[in-house]
Amino acid sequence: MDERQTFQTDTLNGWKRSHHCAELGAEHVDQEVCLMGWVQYRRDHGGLIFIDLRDVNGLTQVVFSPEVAPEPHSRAHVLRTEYVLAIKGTVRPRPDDMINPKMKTGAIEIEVSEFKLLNASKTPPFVIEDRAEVSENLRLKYRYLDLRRSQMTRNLVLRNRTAQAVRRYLDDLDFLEVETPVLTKSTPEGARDFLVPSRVNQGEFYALPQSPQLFKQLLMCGGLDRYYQIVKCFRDEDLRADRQPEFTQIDIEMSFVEEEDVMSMAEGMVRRIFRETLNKELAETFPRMTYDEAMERYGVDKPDVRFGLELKTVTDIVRGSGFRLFAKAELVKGMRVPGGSVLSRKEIDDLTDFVRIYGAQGLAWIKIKEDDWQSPIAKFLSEEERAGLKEALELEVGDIVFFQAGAPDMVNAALGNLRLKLGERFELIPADSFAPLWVTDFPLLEWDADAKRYVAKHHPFTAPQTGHIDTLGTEPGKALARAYDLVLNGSEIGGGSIRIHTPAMQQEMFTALGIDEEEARAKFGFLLGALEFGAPPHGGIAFGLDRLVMLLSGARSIRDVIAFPKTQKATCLMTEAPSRVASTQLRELGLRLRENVKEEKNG
RNA sequence: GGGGUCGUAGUUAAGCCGGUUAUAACGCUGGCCUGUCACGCCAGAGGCCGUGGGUUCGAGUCCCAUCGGCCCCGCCA
Repeated sequence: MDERQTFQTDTLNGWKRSHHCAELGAEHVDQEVCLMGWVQYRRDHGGLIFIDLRDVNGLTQVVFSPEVAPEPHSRAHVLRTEYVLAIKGTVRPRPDDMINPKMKTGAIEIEVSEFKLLNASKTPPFVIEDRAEVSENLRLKYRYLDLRRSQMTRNLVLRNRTAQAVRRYLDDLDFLEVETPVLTKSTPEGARDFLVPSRVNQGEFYALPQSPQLFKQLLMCGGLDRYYQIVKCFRDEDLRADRQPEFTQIDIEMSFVEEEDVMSMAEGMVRRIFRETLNKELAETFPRMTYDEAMERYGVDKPDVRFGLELKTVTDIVRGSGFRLFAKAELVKGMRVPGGSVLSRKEIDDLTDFVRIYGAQGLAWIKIKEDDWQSPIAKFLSEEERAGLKEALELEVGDIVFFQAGAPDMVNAALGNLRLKLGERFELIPADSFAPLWVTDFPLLEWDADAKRYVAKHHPFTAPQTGHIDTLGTEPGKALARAYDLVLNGSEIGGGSIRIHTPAMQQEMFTALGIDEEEARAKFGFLLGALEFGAPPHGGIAFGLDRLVMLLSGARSIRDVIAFPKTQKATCLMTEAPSRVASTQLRELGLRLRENVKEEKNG
């Protein structure tokens, strides 16, 4: 054990903090203050000792002087990084030539008259500084130290401000915050559930909610009119930089509304969040784009509209081309990159490797040069095709144009992601800009190739657009949903819909999904029952709080806006969860692990 | 389930084509220092090179496996 930890420490014993560290300034000069916090830096000159004291909101320099207070000064030599102090002293102005302009409190310092050592600290495994580059596994293992860094503290403060802005906004509009169950029923549509075994009902399981979707609809059936909840949701799927197995949703539902009502409410909420967190004003109404248009122009359903590089379909132009790959492809799209002919062969090779991730076989390209087109495929293109491409893609000298041909999903994924990559490469994305966008008119259903059936794109309670229920039987892929997503800078931050509120339409929907009445009753009987007793028309939306705060803070990872996040393998490095449990616990639940079953058989 | 990448003092990294005692910076410990502010100066300690196999006279370095962090594909209604 660290010898330093055996130091005598003090209790507060009546001392009260008078200020936070970073709030002191010239206006406090000559005041007696009491600060409490951690030793950020110590500069022990043998004579004077300077300590930068840190608390949740910043730093203040405190000075131990042998003349002013000999006893505290002699005790202060033992102070080290991250020791916890309470100090009493007087705010003094610093001499003009000793003002530190880099520090918020650089014009003053505290002349210490007495101090208490509240706790010692081992040498921390990494320096508590924003500029420290520490591996993430170490940060996560010692998360309580990582959170002391001001960047992490700022992120959590921003998260709180966001949540408070949401609460104020929705409260002003008479929304009611209602808690919904965390132990609930597994609904095997959609994401994989986290399951919780029931001790009282052995062999049966609760599921943790993927979202409170059904409960918020039932609250509308319960006549509560307007509901919201800032709520944890759980999905047992693989993680990403912007995905955690447990995440927080701003969940909202309203009765007697249509799309416009929900969307304008949501716009107001996002505007208020931006005003109260970043002091930024967003437009009164957000631009809108249909799903089809987003896929056509950007290749994705969550386009980043802060920059151009749009995609163009050129299938018809190259239909009879000598380039067979183009001629026979179901879809051919091109993306013009103005000035892109500066890309080197090496860079283009790297981009080719990049699009292979999305299933592309290769990457066709043409550099538009002064005299000719430079391209591996130019020789296959007729004069007519060249003219057609030049006109359609508005090609100019100095451009490069990339093509992708094949199945629409692949073409859009490859070019859509290439677009984002090139947007960064050519620095086309303006810093500090926020471009919200509604994406509307989503397909109601999508084909699930594995299950060989149509599944709900959103969820099976999303209402079809007027008239589109009729085509469900004949052309299921064509029906549109009354659904809308809110996209911000290429991230989906919210999504919602108007729900089905009559039993007849809900039944039609289940039929289209291949769910028979018996199955529907077993899985969603409680919702169907509620619809039968006069459910009001209703709809809502849910926002991903973590992603929203990520965008507001500029964090590169969702983990940086969550106090105690999981690693990519869904473990917590600090608590070492998940972990094995005692066999008695398993027995109480009526569970046996497969490995134990094997042992029992063998032994 | 798959692809990529990283793992070397407490930390962050360097370590060439396999070859003597594995470097550096910061941190840490001790000493000196009354105006520093990422203080400075002097001295010192600190290593199972993720782990396990293999190739070799010899492995931090090459090969295989495995564990862990990160990024991505699939997946995420």
